[in-house]
Amino acid sequence: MIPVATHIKEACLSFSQEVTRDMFVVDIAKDITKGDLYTNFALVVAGKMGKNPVAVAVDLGVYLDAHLDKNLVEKVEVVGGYVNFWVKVGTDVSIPEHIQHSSFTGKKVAYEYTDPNPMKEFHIGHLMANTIGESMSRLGELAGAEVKRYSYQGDVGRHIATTLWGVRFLDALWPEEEVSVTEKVKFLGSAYVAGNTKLAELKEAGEESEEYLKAVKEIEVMNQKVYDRTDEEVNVMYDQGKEWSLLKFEELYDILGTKFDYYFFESVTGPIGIDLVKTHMNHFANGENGAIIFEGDHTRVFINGKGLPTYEGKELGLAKFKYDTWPYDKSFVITANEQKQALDVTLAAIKLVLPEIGDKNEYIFNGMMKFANMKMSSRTGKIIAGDELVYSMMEASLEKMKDREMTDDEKKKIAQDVAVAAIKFTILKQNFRKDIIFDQEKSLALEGDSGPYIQYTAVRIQSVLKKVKDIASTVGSEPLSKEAELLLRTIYRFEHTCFNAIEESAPQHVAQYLIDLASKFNGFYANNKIMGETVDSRLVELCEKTLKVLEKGLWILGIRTVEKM
RNA sequence: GCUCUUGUAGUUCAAUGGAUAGAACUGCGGACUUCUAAGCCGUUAAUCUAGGUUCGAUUCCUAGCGAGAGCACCA
Repeated sequence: MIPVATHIKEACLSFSQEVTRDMFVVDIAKDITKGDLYTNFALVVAGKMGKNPVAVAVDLGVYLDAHLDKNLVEKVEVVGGYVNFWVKVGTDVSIPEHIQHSSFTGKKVAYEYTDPNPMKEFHIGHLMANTIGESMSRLGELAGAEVKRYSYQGDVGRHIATTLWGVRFLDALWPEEEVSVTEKVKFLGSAYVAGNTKLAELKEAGEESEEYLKAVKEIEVMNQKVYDRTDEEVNVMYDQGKEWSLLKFEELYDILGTKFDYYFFESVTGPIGIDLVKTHMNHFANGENGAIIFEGDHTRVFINGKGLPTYEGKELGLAKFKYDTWPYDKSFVITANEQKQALDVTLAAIKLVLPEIGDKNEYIFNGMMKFANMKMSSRTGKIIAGDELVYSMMEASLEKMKDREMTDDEKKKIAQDVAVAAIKFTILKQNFRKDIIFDQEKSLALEGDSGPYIQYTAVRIQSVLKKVKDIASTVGSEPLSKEAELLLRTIYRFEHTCFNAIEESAPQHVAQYLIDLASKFNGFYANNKIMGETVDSRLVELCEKTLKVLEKGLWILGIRTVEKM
């Protein structure tokens, strides 16, 4: 429908020169019963020239009716100040493979997302970032960009030191090789919690107490050892722990459907960051205790008093390392908005130190995942792990499938994809820049506006298409039913919807569209008998096209379709 | 305290400088029993408050109130 919209836009511009291209829109009509496209051109012209909008709209309507290509636009209708258009549609509608967008088509675009830290739990915050980042990447691919995916992971720093230090407070012993990866990672998570708990206890007893100061010192020493690799025992624990964590992440990416092209580590970006800061001291200043700081909107430390790089310093190093690894036209980093203030300052520093790179970088901040009645903290262990959430959704899905005739393996595979769909869709159907309230009972529905609802619709269509194969087909001549017509017109909106999603970096447009499309199909399905003695080939085509759009739309969201459920 | 983000039905979410603010869940009612009922149909219900800009504001601006996040050597 984009070519049609462009055609209309040109025609509007030739009607009046008072208005420029970016002052009005030709977009999808919100109410499908009023048309496929609409323009507010008359309202804008009227406002500009002090004329009556309705009169202008009537004139515009007459003009467009005479000038628009009848092979594209079937009907022009004036309602109030709006002009609505009915596009010529047929069941032979083509679903475009790619959507042209000047910022993406043919460009090299990098997406960094997920960023879990080794030796810490992969929690639902990471799940959220992964979901958003994967979908953004796919929008880039849809727009014809060459896309690379990255995950950046904190394999050095205080959380690692606290974990390794915390091991001594656990009753459990360092895991043996034959233990499952999940168990090993669980062990590391509890060591982190134990370390933090112990430290908090000691602090409670007195911030100046000998015990507390000793503990702080021990963690510092551990941190230093991790950096300089001088302690063989620490090296072994560190290397094993890191490996286990990364294996566990890989298991999850498999379930979630993400495949990263590059992994970056803070142990690598840190030294680069230090080097960049030291060679660009004109942009930095000396702070208290020997720290090196950057004065942006507010002050941030890039190198701390002990000469170690902070988050900001490492991020600066990452900017260079990432670009050197794969020179891109545009780089997006998807991260939580609790980091906004720190990263805004960091980006300002990157633009000064690495101007040719900084201008290509953009941070996208997502809201927090919150619970109705629970505060999350990985320090205290009060979190929901990503895999646990998937498993609990799987159980709910399996319950629904208990009477289906399938093997247990089949059911399990499907339940997993359905669980991921439920979680991802909940995240992607809304504006991710805002916080998301995660109520496991309510928002992770398998019914209603949900991922599974859309998967289910696709399953129904596949089932129909399978049966229809054995039935003789005819070409109906009577007009399509009301429901079929609505479904067809909704299919036509897919391309334009995707364009809007790409333009605004907003996958929720696609998600909301899919709900609408699935709902239109289910309305059609409930009120029309598709097959009898014979089958109308137009309806078969309609089913095929609907399925294709559902599959493509779910793909954009990073959700798999299933054959049965 | 300062900075940033945010405020739409009972709940969880959409949308928009302009056409009757759109879903889902919950509640209540219903149909079919035909191709997967994780479905379909009906029904009640909302733009935090006060100003401003505008022909027109729920959307933009200001203030207030509520919620969340951040406030240099964690990330």
